[in-house]
Amino acid sequence: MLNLNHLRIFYHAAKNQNFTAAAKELFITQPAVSAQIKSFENDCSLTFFKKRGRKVHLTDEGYNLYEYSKKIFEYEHLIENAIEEMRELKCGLLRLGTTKAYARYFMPFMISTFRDKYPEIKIQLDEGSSLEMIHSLLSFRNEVAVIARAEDHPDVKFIPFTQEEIILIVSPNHPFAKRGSVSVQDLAKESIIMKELGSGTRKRINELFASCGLTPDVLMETGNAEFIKQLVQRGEGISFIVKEAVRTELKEKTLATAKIEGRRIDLDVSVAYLKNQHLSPPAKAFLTMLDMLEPKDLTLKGIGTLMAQMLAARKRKAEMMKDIKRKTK
Amino acid sequence: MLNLNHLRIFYHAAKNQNFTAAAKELFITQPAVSAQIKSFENDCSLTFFKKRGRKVHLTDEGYNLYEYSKKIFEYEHLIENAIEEMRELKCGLLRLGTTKAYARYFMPFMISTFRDKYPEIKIQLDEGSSLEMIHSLLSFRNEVAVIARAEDHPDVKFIPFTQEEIILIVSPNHPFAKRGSVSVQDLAKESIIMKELGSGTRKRINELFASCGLTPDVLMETGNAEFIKQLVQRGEGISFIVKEAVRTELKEKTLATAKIEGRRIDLDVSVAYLKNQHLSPPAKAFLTMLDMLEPKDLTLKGIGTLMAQMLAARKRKAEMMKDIKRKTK
DNA sequence: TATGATCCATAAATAAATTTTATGTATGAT
DNA sequence: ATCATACATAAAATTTATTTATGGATCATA
Repeated sequence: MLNLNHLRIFYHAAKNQNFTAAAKELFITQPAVSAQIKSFENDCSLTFFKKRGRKVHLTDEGYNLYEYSKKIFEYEHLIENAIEEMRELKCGLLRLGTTKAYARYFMPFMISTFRDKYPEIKIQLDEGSSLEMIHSLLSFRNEVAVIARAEDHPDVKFIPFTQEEIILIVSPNHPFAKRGSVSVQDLAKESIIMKELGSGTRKRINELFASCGLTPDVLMETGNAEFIKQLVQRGEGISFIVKEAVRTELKEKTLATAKIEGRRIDLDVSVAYLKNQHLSPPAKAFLTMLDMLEPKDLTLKGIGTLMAQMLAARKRKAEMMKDIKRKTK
Repeated sequence: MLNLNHLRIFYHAAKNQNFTAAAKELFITQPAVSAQIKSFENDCSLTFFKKRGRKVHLTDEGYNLYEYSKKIFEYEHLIENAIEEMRELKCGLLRLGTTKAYARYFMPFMISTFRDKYPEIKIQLDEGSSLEMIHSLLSFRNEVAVIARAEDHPDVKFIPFTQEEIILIVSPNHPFAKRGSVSVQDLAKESIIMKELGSGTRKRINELFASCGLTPDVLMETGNAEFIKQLVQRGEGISFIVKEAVRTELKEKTLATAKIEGRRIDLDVSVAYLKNQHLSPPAKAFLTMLDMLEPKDLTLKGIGTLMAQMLAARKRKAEMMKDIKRKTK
């Protein structure tokens, strides 16, 4: 049974070919190094260092052993990283950005699933428009964001998570409420209450009008979905919103909808994070839970664990989506 | 900087999922294990074991760490072996067998070259006929033998080292001494002093006669080369012997020789050792010096060292042979 | 449901190891 | 010759690891 403490001191001494330097690296004094090396050589019945002049140099045996010891301390470093990762996973912080509008109804489920597995990780939830959230990633305020894929950015990786339908909402008294469907031309004649700049919904709606060579008549714009709903209810204008966000209002008939001439507008809900940027273990864990992490980003996990996690994550994701649908209906 | 002592105790505890068993393996008491694990967990701010009933089991973190720690202690084992090897190389024993007859004149050189490189290794030199030396390998009395390849054995590996010429020797007064060459038929009419059974020389001479359908007229047999020389000198009979062994006698004309009708009889000098048997580091070193070790037998040497050694050995061998020729002439 | 065995935890005492302090010696540069 | 550098040594101090002794929980079993 090797004395790995001795080996560590030997390793530093061999690396530097200098006991004093080794002592500095190890935060001990030079006589401590001398003593430990001596004791180690004694235990092995071998000589690893020879003094020539006022310098020490490795013997053949010492060199041979040094080659071996290098690897063990490289490996030790891996273990230290693994421990650090586990610690962060136990008591780290997940800085998560979302859009209030539509993420709200499945965000709680995602978070509670995550907290279930990593009860010690604190979660910091940040809200804003899709564009704001992309900026929050770039400025390192958040590490991961669940947002609409509104605008691409070369440094941000978007991974599609699910799709949300955007529907037209009008006041129940509005003529459109009686019609099965309306044309884009019809819509262009109406006053529109638009989501704020940077919103994914707004982007899709602008594209809708543009595809017909039209521009929407924007009455006002806001980021507050509640405000939009209220204005539409009062007949101040029409708007477009994620279907899930107005499920109750439609059921209770406080808002009405109409199809847009056979078109279906979908919003891609994506998980976004910075490309080529180190992800904290909590962020990795979150993405792994969603099965959205590239394998190359998982280097420090044990391979066995990783495979199991990937398979489990795939299952979890499917179940999660089912659960969300069930719980929100 | 990880406490590898803690890690070792953790490793044994994890392997056994039992602190008491770990303590036994480590030759310490159970409270020592408990205390060290506790201190380790504290240092890492993680929990590696949980108690369930009266048993302990690994947490996820503990399992993860265990997977890592396995490798480090596997590797430690390699280092221990390397140290053991180096130690044996420093103070081991080389048990070497030889044939007195012809090996004598280059054996001293081989040994002094070896002692030069491994001054601490004791050398035990054993002498006997080729066959006796093969038996000495099989009975583990010797590890390596420098002998004539007289008889093969399935468990013994022979590696040709050099060749020695066997010549006819006769008394200077013998009629053959005046003739340039003699036929095998001529030889068959003479009384022959034969080397003992198991000798490589004897084997080649028997083959020589057999190839002509003849049998030698053996006056007597002995393993003692000096005795053979004296008997031949006195004209009691003729004999065959390795040329190098009678160099002086031929020069001083106390013995004469004659060619055997255009034939040249060579004896293969080989280095022999047991196949599929672990070789001690001194034996390996000896064979490496002669560049005669199969690469697969060198597993524990560092690769860099090995390559250098192989190249150096090749050079050394060539020089050694040159040197031997020079010194014995 | 007592009983004993097994297994881990804790605490105080002890032992072992590592490290420091203080100092010495040799070497090489100026 | 002198000084700075670098390792060695010895004794003392400190830190770390281990043991001894004991307690508590669990589980099988009689």
